[in-house]
Amino acid sequence: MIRTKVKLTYITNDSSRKATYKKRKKGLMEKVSELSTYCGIDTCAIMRSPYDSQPEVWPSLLRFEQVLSKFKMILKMEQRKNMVNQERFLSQRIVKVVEQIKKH
Amino acid sequence: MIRTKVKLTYITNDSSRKATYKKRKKGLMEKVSELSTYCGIDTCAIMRSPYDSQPEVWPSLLRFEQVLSKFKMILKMEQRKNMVNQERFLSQRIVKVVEQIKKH
DNA sequence: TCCTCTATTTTTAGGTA
DNA sequence: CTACCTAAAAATAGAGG
Repeated sequence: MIRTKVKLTYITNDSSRKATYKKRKKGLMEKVSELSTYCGIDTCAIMRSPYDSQPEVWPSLLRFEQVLSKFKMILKMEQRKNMVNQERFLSQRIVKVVEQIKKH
Repeated sequence: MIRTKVKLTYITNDSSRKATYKKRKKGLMEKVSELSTYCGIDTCAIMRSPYDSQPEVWPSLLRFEQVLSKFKMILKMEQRKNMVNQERFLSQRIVKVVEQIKKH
């Protein structure tokens, strides 16, 4: 009856693994939903498994696609901004080096 | 000193919200990683926030892209299979109806 | 198989350094 | 701001129907 602390390894027993998957899927989806509420942010999640006939999606397949594509867009924008910043940094360095050279 | 049960609403206090975000981000990433180990499945997660300079990715940006594109491919395949199944179902229905008609 | 129960572990909100 | 602490809440492994 005593519940032992489980080791973090693959669950070989089929039914245990399925039970754990179902419980943790529920838990994970709840966490995703809570984070959205607590922090006022867009979140989405999608999971499929041999144990479910349909993929589990939060909050909806449409929102999933929307959140993900917005996310990708922002990542690209940020990368571009980073590159611009690096370019600016580099050109400032060049200006400084050129000034150094002129002094001598 | 008594900790009250928190309501599931947006956290208006900036520093509390940030603290909660950071803690829950860590928790969420751990859950995603655990699910992968326990159930032997591909998982991935990505999060960005005004509180982090870089997006948090699990297990890596490359794996994130790979897992997601594989996921999308599987979803498409399943949709196609469903359509084929529906077509087969419909054509079987038609065969039956035609047989019914022939009998009369 | 699927649900429910519950002891135990795990997470975490709020406090302090 | 960050890091640690801890009581309390929440998640969940395993058992039982």
